[in-house]
Amino acid sequence: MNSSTERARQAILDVVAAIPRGKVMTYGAVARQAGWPRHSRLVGRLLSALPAEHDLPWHRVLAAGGRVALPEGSSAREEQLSRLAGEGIEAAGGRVSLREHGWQATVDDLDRWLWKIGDEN
DNA sequence: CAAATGACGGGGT
DNA sequence: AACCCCGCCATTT
Repeated sequence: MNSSTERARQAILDVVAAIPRGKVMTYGAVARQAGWPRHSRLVGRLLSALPAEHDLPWHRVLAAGGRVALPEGSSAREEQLSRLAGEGIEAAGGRVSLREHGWQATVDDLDRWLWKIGDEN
C-alpha cells in the first residue's frame, strides 16, 4: 500500500471526524483542510469505502455548493438526508445552505479536538 | 502501459 | 438553474 496515500487517508478522516454536529463541509474543503488540495475525489473515494465499524459523520460531507452527492433514489442518499434532518440541517431540493451550515475549521478547532482540550472548560 | 471509473471542482454557456 | 466540458487523482480494467 502507498504510504503517502495512507497519510492522506488519515488526515482526511480526521477532518471529517471533527465536523461539528449541525455543520457541513464540501469534499474540496475537507481535502484542503486535510492538507491535500485537489484531492476532493479521494475524499469521496474514502467515504465510499468506510470500514463496517465507524462513527464518522460522513453525512456532513457534501459536494460543491452544498449539493447532496449521493445518487437520487439510493438508500444511502435517504440515510444522509435523514441524518442531516436529524441535526436540524435542511436539505430542500437535495441542497444544503453552506451560508448557514458551512463550517471552516480553524487550527485551534482541530488542535482542541486532536488533543481533547477544553473538555472541562 | 492506455483507458476507464468515480460520494469531485470550477468555469463557461 | 441546468448542462457540458475539462482538469484532477488514486484505482481498477
